[in-house]
Amino acid sequence: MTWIMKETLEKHTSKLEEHAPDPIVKSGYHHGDLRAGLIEATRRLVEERGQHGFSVSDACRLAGVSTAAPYKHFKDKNEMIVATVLEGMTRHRSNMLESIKEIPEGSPMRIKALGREYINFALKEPGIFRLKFGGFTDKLEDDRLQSYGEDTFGFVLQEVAKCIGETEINQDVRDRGFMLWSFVHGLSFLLYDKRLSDMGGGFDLDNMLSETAKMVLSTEKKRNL
Amino acid sequence: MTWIMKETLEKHTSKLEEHAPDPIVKSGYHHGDLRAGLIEATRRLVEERGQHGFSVSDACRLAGVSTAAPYKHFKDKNEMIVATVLEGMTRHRSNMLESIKEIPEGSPMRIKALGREYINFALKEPGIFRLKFGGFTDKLEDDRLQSYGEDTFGFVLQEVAKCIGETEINQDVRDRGFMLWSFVHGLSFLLYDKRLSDMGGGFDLDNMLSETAKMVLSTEKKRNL
DNA sequence: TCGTAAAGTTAGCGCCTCTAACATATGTTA
DNA sequence: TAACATATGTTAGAGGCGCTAACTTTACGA
Repeated sequence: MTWIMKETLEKHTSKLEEHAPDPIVKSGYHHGDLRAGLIEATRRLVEERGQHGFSVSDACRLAGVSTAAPYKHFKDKNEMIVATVLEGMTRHRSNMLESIKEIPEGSPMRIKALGREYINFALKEPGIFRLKFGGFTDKLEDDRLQSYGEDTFGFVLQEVAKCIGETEINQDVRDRGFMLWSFVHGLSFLLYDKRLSDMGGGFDLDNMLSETAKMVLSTEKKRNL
Repeated sequence: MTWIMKETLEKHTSKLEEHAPDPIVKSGYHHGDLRAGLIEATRRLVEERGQHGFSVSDACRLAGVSTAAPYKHFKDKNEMIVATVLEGMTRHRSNMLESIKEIPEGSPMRIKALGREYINFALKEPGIFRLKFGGFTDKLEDDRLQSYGEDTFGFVLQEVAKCIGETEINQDVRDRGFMLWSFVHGLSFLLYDKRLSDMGGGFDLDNMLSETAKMVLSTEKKRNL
């Protein structure tokens, strides 16, 4: 991170910087790492104003460069978003891996912890989460994003297999893994949309996750499930 | 429906109409029902090109009116989208109600059928579904949308209560309902994103839904769940 | 039938994405 | 170390979009 903060912005001053806590601007003619700077600016904007309160121009103002500068680093707006989402997914995955470090292998609590961390991210960084899964997906069919997601799911399947004592990823493992993923994925959207309100006072997310993990992982193998 | 199709469009001809199977254009100076025409145009565009392949201008071209016309009917673009989503949700709900007509009350198969229809809609009209749940939600906090969703969830909770022999909507009913909704909601996203591929050859959605409904509705009440 | 309101139109402002042409640093090689 | 090639900035501007203002056409009820 070689960007420095500039006290006075002669040309690029705007309403934006007044509210942005920590503008990422360049020092001289060159920026240092504009690519990373734009990704960070995009991330902030998406979180602060939602998926659509974002424009390339806004990101440029935040980064303190002209509106043509990004096109030296990204093909177009879409690629800028892909890069930002990819950065978020990288953190998302490493958070998940971190969260199970101390939980013994084969325990459903590992699955529970992974789900909990999945939801944590969705609630902490709803902008990025929705950018990945909710909206732009049609256009965002970037190979890197696709395979990144598949890798992560593959990891979860291995965890599921260990929990139910299977040595290979068979259909039963895939079904259970997909059920759990669907459940947690749906929760990630609905908890945010409903803002954790009208869930009733007795709502306990951690308990629900634990019970669901145990339930899905403990039922005997169904005929065709 | 009073719109007529025009064979020749002198002014508003564009690439758009070449591909649109069924343009909704006006006959004379007035349109007949431009509000409905724009909603229909928006719906088509969103389905054909995804959430973001849509603009007010595009909808105008499809409807055969000038780009200023919509503002006699909608405050802004957002209101146009809200109206389109609301129209979709109305159909969504009536599909769901229709799907359980012949299934006996109190049967988990009613819950299964509701879930199946929920997913059907998400797969048949992914544009509208994502418009409602995936992307614009921040902006779409329209009271009508909000309360419409809550009404539908309330209905599902009543069904859940009947299935587990409760007479009132208590926390246990809410938890089970929310679990089922989350599961089905997550499935709706993931099935579309993954295009039903790499689910494994033995994947059987209907069976998974049935088994999940039975599982969630049959487990005894948990201490704190 | 006639006047008013509803529902169209054109013109245009400001913002956005993205390109072309030009300017300035950086860093490798003679 | 000078000089050139390349990377990374800049300004100018085309074309599209959202939306408004001011004007025009049509429909309909007194």
